[in-house]
Amino acid sequence: MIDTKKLGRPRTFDYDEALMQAMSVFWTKGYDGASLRDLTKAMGITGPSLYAAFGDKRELYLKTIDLYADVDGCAPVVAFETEEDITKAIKGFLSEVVHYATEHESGAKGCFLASSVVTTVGQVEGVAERVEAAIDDTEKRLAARFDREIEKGTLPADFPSRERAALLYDLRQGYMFRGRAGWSSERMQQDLDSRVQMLLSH
Amino acid sequence: MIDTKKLGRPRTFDYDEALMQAMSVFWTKGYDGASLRDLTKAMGITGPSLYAAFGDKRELYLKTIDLYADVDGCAPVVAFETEEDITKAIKGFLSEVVHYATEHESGAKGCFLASSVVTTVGQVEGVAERVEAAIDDTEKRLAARFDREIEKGTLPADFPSRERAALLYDLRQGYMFRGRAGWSSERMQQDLDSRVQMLLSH
DNA sequence: GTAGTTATGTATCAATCGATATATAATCAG
DNA sequence: CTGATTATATATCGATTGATACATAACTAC
Repeated sequence: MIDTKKLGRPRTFDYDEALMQAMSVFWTKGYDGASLRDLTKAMGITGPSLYAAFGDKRELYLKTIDLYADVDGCAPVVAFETEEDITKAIKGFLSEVVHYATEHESGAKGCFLASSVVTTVGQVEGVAERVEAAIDDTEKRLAARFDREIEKGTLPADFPSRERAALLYDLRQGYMFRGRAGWSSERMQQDLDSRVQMLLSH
Repeated sequence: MIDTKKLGRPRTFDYDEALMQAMSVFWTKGYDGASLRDLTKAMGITGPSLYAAFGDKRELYLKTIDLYADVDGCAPVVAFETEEDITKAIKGFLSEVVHYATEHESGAKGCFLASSVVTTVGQVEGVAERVEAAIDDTEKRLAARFDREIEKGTLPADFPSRERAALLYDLRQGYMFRGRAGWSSERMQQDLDSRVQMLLSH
């Protein structure tokens, strides 16, 4: 049913790689601050190629947001989900957050959503839904990880999973903001252990 | 010594009021998204008047950041500092934060620093220092309020004031982010009491 | 009054913005 | 091969960007 062979002249660039570069530009410079020149230069393609492959600037922007939600943004969440020991899982989540906030491979700092995308809510159509969906999705996954611990019996049956998931998310936002503001990884790590303890206390 | 009388033709607009309007525009549209047309229209002045009174766009931007730090941004902090009962003080702080995050008079949502200014760190010279200073200043004031409670004997001598101040600030960032993303005031208030309790537990 | 100083309004600058028209190159189906 | 289809590169569009030159208006000092 699915025909993978495409008609016409094939692309000379990698779609996903170009999209990742575009995300870096938006992340660093913001939506309005990122010019088409900046984007095409970083992506290594020309203007018409960009428009043919990704649509206009706004559509490209939305695609980079989806890319972040699917790949980049959930790295700490994955660390949280995969570690079996809940204490280590929380510490792993926060450590990953601090790491991301201070030294992302793209050179950008903080969280793409919290540091750049959030500015364009109400300005660029399609952004608000994506940001809200990203929050809901992440918090549900975090809460589910706590619930799993309740099932295992490691946490009491009345442990407030949703509340703690929301708290974990807020801590994440705080770290991301500090990272964007220039705080060092070391400075952010000093309260880490007591925060882990707080998140588990009941 | 100080001569309040000014030479030349007097201004026909209010400096501080115009600056406040400029802040609203930057808050809503971001630094790059705010055009000189947007700014002059909202401020009710012409281009040359803007440049004569505030300097170029970047200088005007920095002045709005300072205005926010001095006036707007610290409203919840003031609520926290002035309420004598520490439990009510914390709840007051968070309530004020939620209120600010959802319905600021300017029409903008979230925190000016967290929702707009943070995007321009590393892009607009002078922003990074201001954001970092805003964090430090706020956290110190929050910690001092906790310390005062220790002196009164309401909180134990080994109460981690600095840690809790940082936590309070991170919660603030989380609410501001949610506000910008479109969360309602009601939705944010549901965990408020348990968070107050958490901030005081030891 | 005149001289000096500052703000205002109009008109406009070069540069950059996002976006596209056009022609050419590279692939597949037949 | 031909025809259809899609990507590429060059060149450029009108609109908007941030910023200013200029002449005029409104004030103080004398």
